[in-house]
Amino acid sequence: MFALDAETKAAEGPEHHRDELRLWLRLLTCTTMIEGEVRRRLRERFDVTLPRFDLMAQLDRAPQGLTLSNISKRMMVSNGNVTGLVDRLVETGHLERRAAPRDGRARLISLTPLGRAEFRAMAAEHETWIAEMFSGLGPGDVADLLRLLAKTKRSAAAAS
Amino acid sequence: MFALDAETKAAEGPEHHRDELRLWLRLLTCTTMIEGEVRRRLRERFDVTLPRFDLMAQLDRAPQGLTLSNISKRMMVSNGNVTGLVDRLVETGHLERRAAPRDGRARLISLTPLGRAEFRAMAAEHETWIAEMFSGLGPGDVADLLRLLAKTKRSAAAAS
DNA sequence: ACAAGATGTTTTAGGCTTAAAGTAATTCGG
DNA sequence: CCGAATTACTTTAAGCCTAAAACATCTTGT
Repeated sequence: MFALDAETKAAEGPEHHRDELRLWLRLLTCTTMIEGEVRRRLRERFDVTLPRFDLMAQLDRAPQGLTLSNISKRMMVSNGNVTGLVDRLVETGHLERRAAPRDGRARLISLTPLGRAEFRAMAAEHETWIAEMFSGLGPGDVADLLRLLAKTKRSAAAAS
Repeated sequence: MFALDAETKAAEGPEHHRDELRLWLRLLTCTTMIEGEVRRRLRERFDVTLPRFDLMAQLDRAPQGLTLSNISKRMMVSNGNVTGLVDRLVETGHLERRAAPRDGRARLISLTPLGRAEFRAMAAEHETWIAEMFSGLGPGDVADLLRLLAKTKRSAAAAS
């Protein structure tokens, strides 16, 4: 084992991390492919963008509403980005802004009844799309990936 | 096995695919975290954006140059997007456009010596960042993920 | 040769995204 | 109580991104 590692390192030179780089590119390819297909179907079936869908998904899980900061943390995007998304979804009647109870700076964003109804319909179909795209994996594969990606997430978080 | 599956389905209701959805969200989280950190470091260390880095990476592997269509296929982004990226990198002296040998429609894009030198310096550091972010995984984990993500890629491609 | 279709690139309009700067409200130390 | 720091949100400037349409060139069938 030791000899093999030494040999491998010698053959590839020092400081090479090819496998991790390949892994990163493969991870990125998978995500880009699936995300692109989801984006395409959301537009085609519901004439909605993926960021709007993602925002509504966050709000659907929080019936009492969320502040903008909270949303931007959960979505891992900038504050200004969320401001614009909310603007457009308020404009279309899917979201509403109201004052936060005891903080004059904050505003609570929540789904309107229209927004909730439309989101639920989209989410049901979305879930079948995802299942379809992962249908080539067995239950064991899914479990393995869930575990390995949890580990990856911790590893990446430690480096940030 | 059969009884357990039937029970599980009955408990969750028909047509539910929770694990696949969780897997997709976890995949997306990992990618977003790593991508965000790479983006931040590229800006901080080299004052370059991730799309520009990705474009230069494609061209570094193809010394003879690539057409725009070819680039957009490899990067999985739209044609118009690549036009704009190339415009900006030609402007800064990193890329050059020249006529394709036997096709008057196509143009070959390639790195200038400046572009190549700058890319190589960035790429070396980039590779260590990636290795760092995946350092919480063992060699076996990396191999498992490479295999499972290859399977995921095939599965997603089949659904598109 | 020529029309029809395919392919390669650019343009356009609109939306997404970020970093950084700006505005407003709260909290906290003294 | 009050000024300083913090927190919440918005605005701005620049760039990224897509779909669709427009243009240009090549290929193919006849």
